[in-house]
Amino acid sequence: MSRPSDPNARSRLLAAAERIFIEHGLDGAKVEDITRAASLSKGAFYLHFKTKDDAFQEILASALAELGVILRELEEQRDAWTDRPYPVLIEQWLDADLRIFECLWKHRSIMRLVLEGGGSPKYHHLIDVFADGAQQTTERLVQHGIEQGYYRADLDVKQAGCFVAGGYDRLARRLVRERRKPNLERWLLGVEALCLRALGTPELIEACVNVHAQRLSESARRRRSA
Amino acid sequence: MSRPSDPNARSRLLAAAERIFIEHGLDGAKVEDITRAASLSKGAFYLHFKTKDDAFQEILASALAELGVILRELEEQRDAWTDRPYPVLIEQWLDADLRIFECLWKHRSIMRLVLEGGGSPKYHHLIDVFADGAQQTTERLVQHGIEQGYYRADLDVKQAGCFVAGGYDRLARRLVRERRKPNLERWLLGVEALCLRALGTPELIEACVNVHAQRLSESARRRRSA
Amino acid sequence: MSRPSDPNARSRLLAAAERIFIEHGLDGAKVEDITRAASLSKGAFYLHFKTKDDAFQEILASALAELGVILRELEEQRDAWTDRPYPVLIEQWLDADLRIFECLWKHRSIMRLVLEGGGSPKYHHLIDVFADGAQQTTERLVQHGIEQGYYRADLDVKQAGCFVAGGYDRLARRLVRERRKPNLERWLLGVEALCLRALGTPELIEACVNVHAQRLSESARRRRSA
Amino acid sequence: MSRPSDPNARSRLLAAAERIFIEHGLDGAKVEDITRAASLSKGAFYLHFKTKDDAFQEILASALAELGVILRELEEQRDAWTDRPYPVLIEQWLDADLRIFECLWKHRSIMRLVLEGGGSPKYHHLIDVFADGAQQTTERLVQHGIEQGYYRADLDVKQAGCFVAGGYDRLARRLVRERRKPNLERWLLGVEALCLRALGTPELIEACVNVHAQRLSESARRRRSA
DNA sequence: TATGAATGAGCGTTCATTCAT
DNA sequence: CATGAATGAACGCTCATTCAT
Repeated sequence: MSRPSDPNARSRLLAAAERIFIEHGLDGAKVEDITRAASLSKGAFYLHFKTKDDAFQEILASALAELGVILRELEEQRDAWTDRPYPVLIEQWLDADLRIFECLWKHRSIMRLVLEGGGSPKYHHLIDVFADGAQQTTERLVQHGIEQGYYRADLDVKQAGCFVAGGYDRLARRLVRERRKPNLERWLLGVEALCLRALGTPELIEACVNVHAQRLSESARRRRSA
Repeated sequence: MSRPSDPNARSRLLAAAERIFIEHGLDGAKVEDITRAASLSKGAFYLHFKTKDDAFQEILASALAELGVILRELEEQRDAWTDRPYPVLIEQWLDADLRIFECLWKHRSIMRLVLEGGGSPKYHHLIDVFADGAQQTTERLVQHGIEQGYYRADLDVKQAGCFVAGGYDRLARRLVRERRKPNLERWLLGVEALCLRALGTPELIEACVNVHAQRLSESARRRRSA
Repeated sequence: MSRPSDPNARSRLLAAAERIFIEHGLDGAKVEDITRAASLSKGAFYLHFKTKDDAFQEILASALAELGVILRELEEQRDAWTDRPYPVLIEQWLDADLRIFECLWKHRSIMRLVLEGGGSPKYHHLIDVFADGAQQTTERLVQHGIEQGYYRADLDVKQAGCFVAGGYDRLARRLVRERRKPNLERWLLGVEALCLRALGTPELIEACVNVHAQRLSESARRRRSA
Repeated sequence: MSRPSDPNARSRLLAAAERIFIEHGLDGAKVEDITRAASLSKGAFYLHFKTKDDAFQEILASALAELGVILRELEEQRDAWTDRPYPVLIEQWLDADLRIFECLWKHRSIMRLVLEGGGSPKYHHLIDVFADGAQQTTERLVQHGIEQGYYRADLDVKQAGCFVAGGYDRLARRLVRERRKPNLERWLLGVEALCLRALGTPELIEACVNVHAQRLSESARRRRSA
């Protein structure tokens, strides 16, 4: 039986593919599972994608593209950060993290798939690319913080970078498995606090404590009124 | 006497299997690839393992068993830790971490496979089991530290636990990908220092700085003389 | 519309499967042989049957189902047989046998496979089930005949049942191997005559002789005019 | 470990093979099963038999050879039967049947295997050979009986032969499945009686009744004293 | 003779991809 | 665009047979 031409066929297939990929991994997902989930025929799949792998890459790309845009924007903003007072810095840092983690939450399913290797070894290198990128960015930030005097001067940049990146990495891996959206702001405030304590000068730590206390109470007020 | 079994056949197969599994994942690895890499026939594989999965589990088990032993031993020692002076505590903590990470290094290839999900979705749960275990252990330690007064009293146990576990998790994921063995002691001293700064009371932090300085110089001396 | 399924694909496969099963037995038959004989690809086989065994069972079931229907109908009719005059009884008996043996002829190839154990030991029990059923039915008929007075009173029911069932069993095994359809009526008249002589009272034997003579001449006339 | 040279190795293998063949059929029997059952190595099997099939044929041959000898002897005796009085004929007939069925009992396991097709389709033809042989022998006997006047003159030789052979065939198939040796004499007396009634002249039937009665009572006496 | 590790052809089954409609 | 029957390469696993000792 032929179905009425559906202009959403392609997106229906993508949505279904994502679901099935997440459930069974790239290799474990059968094209027929995907098309059945999209209420389309197997043939339709090949009208829209060259191969199964092709569909996977497309799904992946859409998530990575959005994340890439955010990261690039943040990178540009950073150049303008110099000499801001601590509280502003801390706020901006937090906002940046929030944007990234919101994006992760939005694409949590594929991100999880990639993070947990479900995309078959073919896509393992992606984790490296991301992890390395995160680590380098972090190291640059740490370096910058030391130069600006708000991070301790005795830090080993590489180690500190790894440690901080690790904290966020862990958070990302946790987020990606949550069923309901957690209070991202609270999560990030927590990590930030610990990072700052680990790396920061006493002045920064003090500033941090104040900003966080304020932010937390605001956040609580927002939640109450909502 | 029968044709003497190649006494290395089994271990050659295990080594080859590990290599191929890592390269292609559990599902992607073809039995024939494994046997070819071990210079044996397909049939020989089934002389030693019931199924492909069986071989994978065996490889996994040998790593997990060793790790399990270490973790259990450490757990038992911990009961005797109460009331030790800070420097001793810090040393013991470091030694424990060293044992664990030495074990991870020894089994890095298979650990990497598991950590990166290459064992097909069937083995995803193992990561959870380990991650949850690590997190809980960490939380217990944090709780204990707070009670004993060497961790700050205002810590959120869950968040701190997650953060610390994340730092080590990241370290493990990095270790597992290194080609040459890094200076584990230095790595761990670094993470420990950052963790203690993030969580510890000023007294603990001070003790930590001293112990670490001493340890690092000893380590450096050992390396020079070697 | 999809590529229209070859409407004969399934039946072509069934026919080919039957042929190959008969030639090589269930275990010896290769799926590829079957599909080649049906001018289809190996994959096509699995579009229609879950497994090779499944196909075998389907072939078997279609034959057994038809036979089962006939046997059940006959069983029901038998209740109405009491007190009929001998000639009628003999005619009805013959008609029943004819229906059964026509069915056997129709499904001779698969019946032969089962009778000769070609369905691998897994299906041996089927022969028992049928043989036991036939034997019991026969014994019940013998018992009934003794009670009604048309079988000799000195018969050992079990032995006589076994003997008669054996006669028919042999006939069935022979039929199943014939290349051209034999004159079933003549065959069955023959067995019936011998059975009745072996078991019957003089009166029954006499009635039998008359009925058979008449039946044979009718049958001959039909054949001449055809 | 090498075993002490065992002069019975070959026969132990044959015995084990027979057991395993019977249990699983020719195709289903694994060489390793056989050698394990014989407490020998797989290699040993191939010292004594060229192939698995070879072993099967040997087992089969030993049974068929013995049966063949008996059948040939009986055939020779038959030439001397002419003109014997009925009671002697009947006795001799019975004795011949007894020898054959004793032999069947002795080799019941392989006979069963062959009869039920467990020897894979490759050996189906053997059943034909036997069945045809039995049928022909029977037909010759029927013909002879008609000529000598102790079988009814109106018999269709072919049909009667088939019927009688069928009766014995059924008996053989039953025997071959018994777990404990039945009273063969009684079984055969039963079939003989029915056959004679089906085929014989009134005089023969009468003679038969007497002989059988006597034989049964003798048999009973023997059993009591044993 | 005896052993049992090693071999490798072979088969059932799966599933990505193609194609006739 | 859409369909789903058809294709066939691929792979896991089995087991008869060989062979080095």
